[in-house]
Amino acid sequence: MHPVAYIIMHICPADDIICPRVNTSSCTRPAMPHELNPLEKQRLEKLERLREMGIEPYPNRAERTHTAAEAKAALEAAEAAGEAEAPRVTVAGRLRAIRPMGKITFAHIEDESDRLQLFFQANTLGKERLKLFNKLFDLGDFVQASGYLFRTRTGEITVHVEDFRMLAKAITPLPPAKDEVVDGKVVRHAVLADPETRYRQRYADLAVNPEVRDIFRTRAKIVRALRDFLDERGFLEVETPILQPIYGGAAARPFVTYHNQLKQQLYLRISFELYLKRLLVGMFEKVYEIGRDFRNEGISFKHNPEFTQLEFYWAYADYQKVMALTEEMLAYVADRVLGTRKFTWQGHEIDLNPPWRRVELRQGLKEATGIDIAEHPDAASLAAAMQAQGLHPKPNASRGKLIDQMVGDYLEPTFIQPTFLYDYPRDISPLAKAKPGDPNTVERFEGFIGGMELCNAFTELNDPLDQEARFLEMGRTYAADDEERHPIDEDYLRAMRYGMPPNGGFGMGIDRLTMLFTDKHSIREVILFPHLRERSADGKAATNGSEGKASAPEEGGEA
RNA sequence: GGGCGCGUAGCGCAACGGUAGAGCAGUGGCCUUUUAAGCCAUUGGUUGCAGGUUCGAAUCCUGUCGCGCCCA
Repeated sequence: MHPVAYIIMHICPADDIICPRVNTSSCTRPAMPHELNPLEKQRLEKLERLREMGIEPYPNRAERTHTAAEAKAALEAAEAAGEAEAPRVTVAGRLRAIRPMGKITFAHIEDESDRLQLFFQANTLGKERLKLFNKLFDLGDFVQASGYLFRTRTGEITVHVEDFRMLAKAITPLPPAKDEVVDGKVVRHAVLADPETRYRQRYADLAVNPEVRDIFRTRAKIVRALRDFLDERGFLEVETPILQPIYGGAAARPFVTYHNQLKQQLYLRISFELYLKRLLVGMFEKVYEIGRDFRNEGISFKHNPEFTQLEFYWAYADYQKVMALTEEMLAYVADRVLGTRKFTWQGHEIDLNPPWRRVELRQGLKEATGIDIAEHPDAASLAAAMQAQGLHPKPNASRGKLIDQMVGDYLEPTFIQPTFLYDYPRDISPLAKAKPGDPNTVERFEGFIGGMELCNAFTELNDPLDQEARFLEMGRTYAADDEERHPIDEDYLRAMRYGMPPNGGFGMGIDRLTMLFTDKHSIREVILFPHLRERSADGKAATNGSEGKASAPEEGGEA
C-alpha cells in the first residue's frame, strides 16, 4: 500500500467553488489534485506507518484530567502542602517543541491555558515506545500524555510520561515559531509574520501567535461588558432583520441579494436604526442590538465590508443624556476589560475618565479654519469661503458634505483624547431632530478617540411629517446614482405616524473600540477573518487571467 | 481610484547584472535533565505570474496578480 500523495480537491461545475473530497461522480470536471509539498508527504507517510502499526492517528476520544495550567498548579499545591506523592495527570495539547537526546526526549505541548513540558524516558517507556514518539510524532500533532509531575534540574514543572498517544496528526507543518528567552524577554524566531498569510490562514496565525488569541479574548470581553452595562440599566437586547427589503439608517451602499421563492430583491442591512426605532413605537423604551452591518464600499485599515456595531435607542432621552451615558459606558468597559481607564494607543496616552472634551462643531471649525459656517448658509458660499482660506472644497458637494470634509481634515485628526463634537448640519443628518430655533442644525454628536470616529448619536427625529419632508429633500438633493440616495421607507414613516416617543439613539463600531483597547492600527487585526481579495484555494501562486492578457498583444501582432 | 513599497525553500531572511545561500523546520546518525539543546552528515527553489532589455536577469524595464503603507 503506497501512501496517498495528494488530497483530491475538486471544482464543482455549478458554482466554481473548489471543495475537498466532494462526490466526484456528480461532477463533470476533472479532479484537481492539491499537490502536497515534500514536508507534507513525509508526514503523510508517517501517518500511514502509524495506521500499519494499528495506531489510529485520529481517534474519536481523548482524555484529559488537567489543563497545562491546572497541572502546574497541582504540583505547586502539592509542594506547598508537603505531600510526598507527586500528582498524576493526563494532559492533552499540541506538540510545540521536541528535543530528543538519545535515551530521553523533552517536548512541550501547548493547550489553550499554557505550555507544559513532557519528559519521555527509555527506562520508563521502553526503547520502542520512545522511538515511536521520536520518529512518528511531529511538531503540530495533538497528543495526550499521562504520568506524574516533577521538576527538572532547572525547576521547570514537567510530566514524567508513562503513557502517551496520538490525538490528531498534523500533515501541514505549522511555522516553527520557536521562543528564546533573552535577558528575561521572550524572543520568537521565524514567527509567521506575513500579514496576507496571517489573515488568509488565521487558524495558523492563532495557532502560533498566542498574542493574537489575546486580541479576540479582549474583543469578547468588550462585548460582554457592553451587554452587562446596558442590561444593568434596563435595556432590552433584540435582534432585527439583516435581510431587509429597503435599506436605510446610514449613508452607505448596500450589498444586494435575492430571495428566490419570493422573487424579491433584498439588501443586507447597512444599519439597525430604522428597525430599532420601530420598537419604540411598539412601547419598548430601551432597546439595543449588537450585530453585523454590511457596507459595499472600499476596504481599508479602518473599513471591512462587514463590521460589528452596537446601537441603542432610549425613550425620553436626548443627545445630552446619551452623551453622558456614553462616557459612563466606555469608562465601565475600560474598567472591566483593561482594569484601568488609561491606556496607550499608537503611542498616545488615552484617558477615558469622564467628562470628555466637548467641542461645538461650528466653534471648532471656526478655530481650526477661520470659517464660520453660520455665515455661509449654502454650499456655494461655503465653497467660496473655503477657497479663500486655501482649502480645497470637493466639487458639487452639498453644504453638509463640505462641512463633513472640513471636520475630517481639520478636526477629526486632532481629537486624540476622547472628544464629543456636537451640533451637526441638518442636511447630512436626515434622521436627527433640529435644534430648537436653529433649523439648519441638528442635535447630533460624534465621539472621537485617537483621531478616529468611534460613535455617532442624536436626538432622534420623531415627527413623521418632518421625517417625510427630510426623505423627500434627500431625494432631491442627491442625483439618481449618488450612493447616499436612499429609497423612502414608507413603512418606517407609517410606524412613526402611530407615534414615536422622543428618544436618543446611539451607534458605535465595536471593531474600532477593540482596535483602541488592543493598540492595533488596522481593523484587520481585530476581525478574525477579514475580507481579502479572492485567491486560489491554497492562498498562493494564483495565476488568474494574467497569461491571457499578457499574450494578447502578441496575438494581435501576428494577426 | 492615485502614489510609494514588498513578493526568493514550510517559516523568518540574505544575495541587488555573473554558478540562488545560511538559520530554523525536515531527513540519517551520536547523545539520560534539555528548553531556538548540542555535534556530524544531508534533502529541499521554474526567485508571484507573463513579456522585454542583455552574452548573461531574483536583480534592470513593461504589464499583471496579491499584500502593506500613505493619500482620495
